[in-house]
Amino acid sequence: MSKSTLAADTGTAEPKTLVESAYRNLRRDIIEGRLPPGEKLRVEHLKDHYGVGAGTLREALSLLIADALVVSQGQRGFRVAPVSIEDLADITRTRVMLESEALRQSIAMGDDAWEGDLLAAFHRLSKAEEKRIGIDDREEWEERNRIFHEVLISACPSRWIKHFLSILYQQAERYRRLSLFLQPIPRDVHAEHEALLQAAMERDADKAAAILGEHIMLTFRSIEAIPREQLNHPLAA
Amino acid sequence: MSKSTLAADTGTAEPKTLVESAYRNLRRDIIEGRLPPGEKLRVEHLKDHYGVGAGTLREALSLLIADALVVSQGQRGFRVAPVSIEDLADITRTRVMLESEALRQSIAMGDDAWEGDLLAAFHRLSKAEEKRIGIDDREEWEERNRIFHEVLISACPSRWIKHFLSILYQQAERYRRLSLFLQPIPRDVHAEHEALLQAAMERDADKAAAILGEHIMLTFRSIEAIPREQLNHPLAA
DNA sequence: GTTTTAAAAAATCTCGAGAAAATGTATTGA
DNA sequence: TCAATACATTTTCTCGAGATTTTTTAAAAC
Repeated sequence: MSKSTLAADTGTAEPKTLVESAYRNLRRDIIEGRLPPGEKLRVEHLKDHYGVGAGTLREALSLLIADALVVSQGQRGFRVAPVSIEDLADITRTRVMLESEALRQSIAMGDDAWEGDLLAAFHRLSKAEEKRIGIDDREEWEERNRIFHEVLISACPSRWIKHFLSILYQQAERYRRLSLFLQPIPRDVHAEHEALLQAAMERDADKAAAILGEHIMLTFRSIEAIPREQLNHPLAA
Repeated sequence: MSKSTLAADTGTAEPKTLVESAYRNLRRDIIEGRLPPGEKLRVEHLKDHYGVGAGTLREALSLLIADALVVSQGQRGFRVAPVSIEDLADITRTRVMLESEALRQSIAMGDDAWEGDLLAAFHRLSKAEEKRIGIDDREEWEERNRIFHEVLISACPSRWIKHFLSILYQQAERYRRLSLFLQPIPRDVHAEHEALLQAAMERDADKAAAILGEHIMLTFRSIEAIPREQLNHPLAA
């Protein structure tokens, strides 16, 4: 299981520096909605909360611009990136295009080790689904879901496609979290994942890509159906 | 002509802050090869050259990570992103996929104003091609070439596709510059651009996408043909 | 001659304080 | 009452100096 998509990815390595630590904490708080969309990010206030200096926090915020989770404008400081249904639709469509292509290439290139990784990731995800009741297990499920999707396309040789997809996945996860405060998941995600696994193992690229595309689109529709007010409706350009 | 692809894009606006100014100068020096691939970027040394403080320069370098022009590793500072033929091949393939799709959507959605912008951009590019002899005009041509490609896909409604393409274009430009120190352009770029314009104006999406794909691939092959030593061969993972 | 160990040098990373800019508030005038 | 101006507060932006970590250099041991 490869650890990173593109050079200097601060993906899963241990935080060796305070900048990286602040970067991760900020990213988590934005994705999980504790820092709502559009919120002003005052350095003087945040540096105390995250226990770092002003310069260090500014650097962490600069890093988050790469993930499009933070925006900055001239001399007016930083803000949490705004959200909108239009943006989510764009993210979804772009993700369907890239992830379908990546899956096709992955199915074409994947070897036995890939099949093994895929089975293992699916198994771990299933186990997390079985005993998922409380909110405590949600983090675990989110992580394993992410890894399952990552392993699916891991045999795709294009680092750039995987890099872009990791950004889009992160964005989509933020929308999912923002809506999931009250909304339970109605659809049978497990069945979709299982069908996806089966198609991938059978090396049926067309079938797998179709299922994956539908899988991503369904996630979009379940969020789209939620009234806009529930999305912590910030501004939306 | 829209000015930016995604929020907080430091694209063409005036540099209002020292961080932004340093960011631009650094980006230019990396793309144009003055800071060669793999080069160590020592903050203490660079802060004098760019006339800013250490913290400011660090922030500018953090911004450049978003463009994948700079990489950082833990406690070992910053480096100019390495180059390799494999990476360029990846960039090219990904760009062909995204830019073809963007062009199709742009042709489908573009209105009269878009056609006008396209004609204007082509005209400015042609004028720059006519009297392109010295190296001084190269900058002008590069800029107008970038704008032509940008206008081509400007009617594509997906901000994310355009955002990713702007990153990939920047990457491709760096490779082009690195190889163009000695290599002149043998192929008839003007004719390709003209065919592209015509197909776009005729709203022939298939034809336009095919020409564009071939156009991008040809650029890759002309660089690929260059011996690796000429690419300032740094390390290449 | 090679490897290991240890000190010295360099570079990164971090912080707090000062200058520039933007935002908010109150006062003045019509 | 409303608009415009001037002042005060807040916040961003910037810099230089100090603490860790990495890298280099040199000596010592095998």
